[in-house]
Amino acid sequence: MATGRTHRPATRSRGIPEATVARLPLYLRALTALSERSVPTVSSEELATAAGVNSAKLRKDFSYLGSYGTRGVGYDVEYLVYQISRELGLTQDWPVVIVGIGNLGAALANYGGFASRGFRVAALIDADPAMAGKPVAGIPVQHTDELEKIITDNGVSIGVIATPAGAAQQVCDRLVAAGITSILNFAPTVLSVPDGVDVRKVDLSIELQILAFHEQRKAGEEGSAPEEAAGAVPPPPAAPHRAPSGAPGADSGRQGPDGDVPAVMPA
Amino acid sequence: MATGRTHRPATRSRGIPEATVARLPLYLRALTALSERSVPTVSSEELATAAGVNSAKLRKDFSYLGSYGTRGVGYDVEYLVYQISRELGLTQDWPVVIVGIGNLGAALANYGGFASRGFRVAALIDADPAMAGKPVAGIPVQHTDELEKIITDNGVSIGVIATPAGAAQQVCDRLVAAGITSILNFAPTVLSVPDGVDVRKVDLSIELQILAFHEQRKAGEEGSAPEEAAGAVPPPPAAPHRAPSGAPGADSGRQGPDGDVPAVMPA
DNA sequence: CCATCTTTGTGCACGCGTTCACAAAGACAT
DNA sequence: ATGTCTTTGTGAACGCGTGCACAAAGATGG
Repeated sequence: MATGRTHRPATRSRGIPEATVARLPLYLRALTALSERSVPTVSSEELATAAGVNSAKLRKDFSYLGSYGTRGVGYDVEYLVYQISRELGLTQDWPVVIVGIGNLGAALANYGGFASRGFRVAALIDADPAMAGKPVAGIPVQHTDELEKIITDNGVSIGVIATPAGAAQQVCDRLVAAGITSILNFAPTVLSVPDGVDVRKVDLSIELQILAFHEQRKAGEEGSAPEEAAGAVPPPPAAPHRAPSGAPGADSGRQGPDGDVPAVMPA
Repeated sequence: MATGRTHRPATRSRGIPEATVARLPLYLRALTALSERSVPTVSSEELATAAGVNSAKLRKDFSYLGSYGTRGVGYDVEYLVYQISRELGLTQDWPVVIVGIGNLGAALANYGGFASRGFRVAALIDADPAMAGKPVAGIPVQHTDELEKIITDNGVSIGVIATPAGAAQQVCDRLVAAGITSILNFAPTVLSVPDGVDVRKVDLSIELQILAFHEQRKAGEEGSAPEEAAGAVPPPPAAPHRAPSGAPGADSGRQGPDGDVPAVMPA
């Protein structure tokens, strides 16, 4: 969902469809819950309901990983947990840096879900000198100046951006230059990255707007007027202006730092 | 992405494909930025790059809304902003409640993106009595007991769940019973909701795992062994156990409250 | 050892989403 | 008015993802 070719266009990575990959964590979570209850096996039907998907879809998903089930019985929970974990690369340790320690950054740092699955917060980074040294979630915040060194020294390949929108692209560029190849972006901006770098976006504002759309639809269809309410008709297309302003092809690409709303309330 | 038929299965709502709806906020953001720079018109090409999508896709998306462009010129920025806003239902005010005021809930409450687009935080709700009355982002936190009353009194139809995983389904049920029809869920759980209720999920853990998958792939393909490293072979399927445990069809559905990791560090 | 029953794994069809490529539409210059 | 040039809007092809429905596999009981 980013600019520079986010995920490769339908990269059926090693034969595993992107859509399937996106569901594996879901299965894994459900399986882990079962594992903790010491349930030895599950049928595709049971697991599917637990994960909130169709059982046929689940079976097809698993078929991409191999034949790990037993007909007439189901899937061995422990074994499947292991296989999915391995497939997702969770059997190894992934150091992660969080850049932008505002409200959201702090919340992420405190997030328990990190450690639980092979992810480890290697460092917290913020541009505010006043934050430096101050511990958040037991980890001292470091200044942006250290960014490159931190990444290199710890061999970090995954970065989380929780800065304001205006700083996001700049931070992104530095992360990428320092060797980061996967980015989780919470800032409301389109990041452009070179090929080979994956960007995933989490955008609260967008999610809400999508909900609003459906909400409006629900309200509208049972209500009264099928189309636009009676009210005043919106301004028409207006007379065409000429658009000689701005640079024709110059500063295109990344727009000004004053992009949109201030990201996610970072300090 | 939830249990109970999240979005209707490919609801081409009023002819507008779901995929298009999901991109409208992206266009809107880019257009708003242009508007603030007083740019009168944009071509599909320019706007597409700004939004990080293909220009053909953008044009097709807009074609679902109507013919708002002028051939040879492009799109009138202001007009398009208005049209998309209206389509997304952002011309009206959407009161929102946030349940679970922990680190994340607080971060969301402070999020500037709410007010900017028709969304208004109507109330903050938390189960911890100690939180009651304490102001977060200038809004006093109210106790869960008030939940139903708050929703009814304010006519809230959108709820944000930022509680621990264990409490999410319970909160969800109460929200729905109180009349909420759109939910944004930050808790790492599959929510089951009745038909007619939309659920959107934001799951940090899942996003990271997806990144890890691709990261592993990158490392693996340039590295050495194309398949599994030399290391010890994982445990084989193991001998099949019988699975008479648990309730056959009883307590299925929502699993125990001790689901997974503690959501998102909510107080 | 055979019959029955459960559950997986998948071939197939269908629909949505993406992309290409081009004709139609309009602006602009002469 | 006419020609040229730009940019939209969309018809059509293609590929991915989903879901159905069933044959194959294996467990279980007699």
